[in-house]
Amino acid sequence: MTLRLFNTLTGQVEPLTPSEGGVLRMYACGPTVYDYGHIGNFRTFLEVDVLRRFLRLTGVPVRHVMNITDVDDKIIRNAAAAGMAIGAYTAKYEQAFFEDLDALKVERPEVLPHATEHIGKMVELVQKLEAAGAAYKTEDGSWYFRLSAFPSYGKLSKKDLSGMEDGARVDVDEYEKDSARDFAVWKSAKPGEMAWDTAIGRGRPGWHLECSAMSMEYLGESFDLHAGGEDLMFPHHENEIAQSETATHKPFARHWMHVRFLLVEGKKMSKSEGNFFTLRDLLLKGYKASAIRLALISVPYRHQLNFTFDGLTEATSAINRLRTFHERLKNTAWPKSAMRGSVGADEEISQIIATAKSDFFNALSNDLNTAEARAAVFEMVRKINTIADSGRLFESDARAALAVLADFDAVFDVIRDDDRECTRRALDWAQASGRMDLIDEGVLAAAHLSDEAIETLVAERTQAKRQRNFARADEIRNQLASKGVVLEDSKDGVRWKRK
RNA sequence: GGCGCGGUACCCAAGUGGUAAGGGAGAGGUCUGCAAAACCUUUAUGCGCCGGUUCGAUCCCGGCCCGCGCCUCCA
Repeated sequence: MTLRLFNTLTGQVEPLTPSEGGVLRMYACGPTVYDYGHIGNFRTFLEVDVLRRFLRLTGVPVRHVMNITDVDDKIIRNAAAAGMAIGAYTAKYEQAFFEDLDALKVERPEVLPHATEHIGKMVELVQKLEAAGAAYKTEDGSWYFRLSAFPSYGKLSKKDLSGMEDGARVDVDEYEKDSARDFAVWKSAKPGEMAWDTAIGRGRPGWHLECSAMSMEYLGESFDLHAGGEDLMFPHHENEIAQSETATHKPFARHWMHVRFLLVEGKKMSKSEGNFFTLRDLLLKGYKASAIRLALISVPYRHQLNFTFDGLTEATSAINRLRTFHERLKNTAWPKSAMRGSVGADEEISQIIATAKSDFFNALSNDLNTAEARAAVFEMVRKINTIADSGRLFESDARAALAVLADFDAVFDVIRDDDRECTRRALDWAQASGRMDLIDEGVLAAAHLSDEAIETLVAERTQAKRQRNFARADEIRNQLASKGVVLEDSKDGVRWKRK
């Protein structure tokens, strides 16, 4: 089963396979750690996570590199405003970033290089460019890439810059550049700014240069896939290509994946619109980490996703359905298959499960169609539930269905329930950092209700029911419901779960 | 203005040249002390609008309307 993925470079859906050594080498642009990540950031990381998980599921090992940009203009500005040293400032937000990735169950890339630890490689790259006549130094000590040195500039974003090479719009601060379109590869430092003393002068790397240097350092001069948010296509990725290919005379990344932006409640997310959310904001409002994960990956990565609170509620319900089904299959004592009498039912059930499995794999193979993959599994859930209700499900069927569910979860990862723990951590963070204002009251109340306290009330209710004291039983049920605990009476006793 | 994406039921959202997946919500039912869960039934003669190609178009082509993205470091 080979993944076919849209390649921005060619504009076509193409097979994505390792070019050598059997390991797929991929690079994804990581965060600039200057603030808490917002859900738009996480959509991109989540989609890349879906990609790497599916590759692994289909037997393709992955070497995934993601940079951490820990020096840039925003970092310098924000750290100064916060009165913190750059290193301490970025460490704080890098840690927060990884906490958020953990909550969303985004797998850790194999390599996580920091920009500040690869200055030497970046300087080397500038020197190579200079030797090739493609980089020049300006009076203030900054270095620029000469766009005219790379004729195929624009091949990724399909931009033809020939007509606008030296347009009227010249940035006053950058009057020294040979051409308005030339971009910085090395920035001279203003007094007091973070800087390195290097062979090309004192300064700090340009953002584009970081990604070129670190991707090639860990993946080689040519590698299989480069991914990022759609906004990075131009100019960031275009610049990476120009620098890298000029320096090496080899093709940079073969395949390019771009994740579309999301909208929030129908509008582009922005602080001024009031629709700007970090992961922590949502967790503290009572939305589950798993629901956020599912909502963000259910729409295929090349489509604009409209992120809404209704969508989050929908995802929560969908996950409950999956988890309930999973519990049912796992915990019911299904009759042994040897006892199966008729052969006809057997065939039908195998067919349902086999179809679900192949539909699931086909959907993801087809440019990561997560919506269709999800549908394949839900169809199986409904049909198997029906068969189970009619008493025709046997142990071997349950096992086979669970195996499909396991494949699904190897990519989607929403069945195992760590939601309470994630919310707990968000609450701890809010308390520690004085952001109590973000916490929803219901979330706090639910967090304070221990499993033991619930068990005690459930036991009392069972006792009341046995004595046919339904008034008391209902009172307890309502009390728990108000704190987000749902009870289900079944033949095998009472089940409870947190909503 | 240049380049690109999209408009599918109440909401979200797949999809195909031959007549509409899936999820959520709603309604009715089975089950239950009542609920919940699960299941069943039900909700687009219809896929932005107008033409064209075709035996046949939601899917192909053209035009129009609407929404969105990128076009100076925002994922």
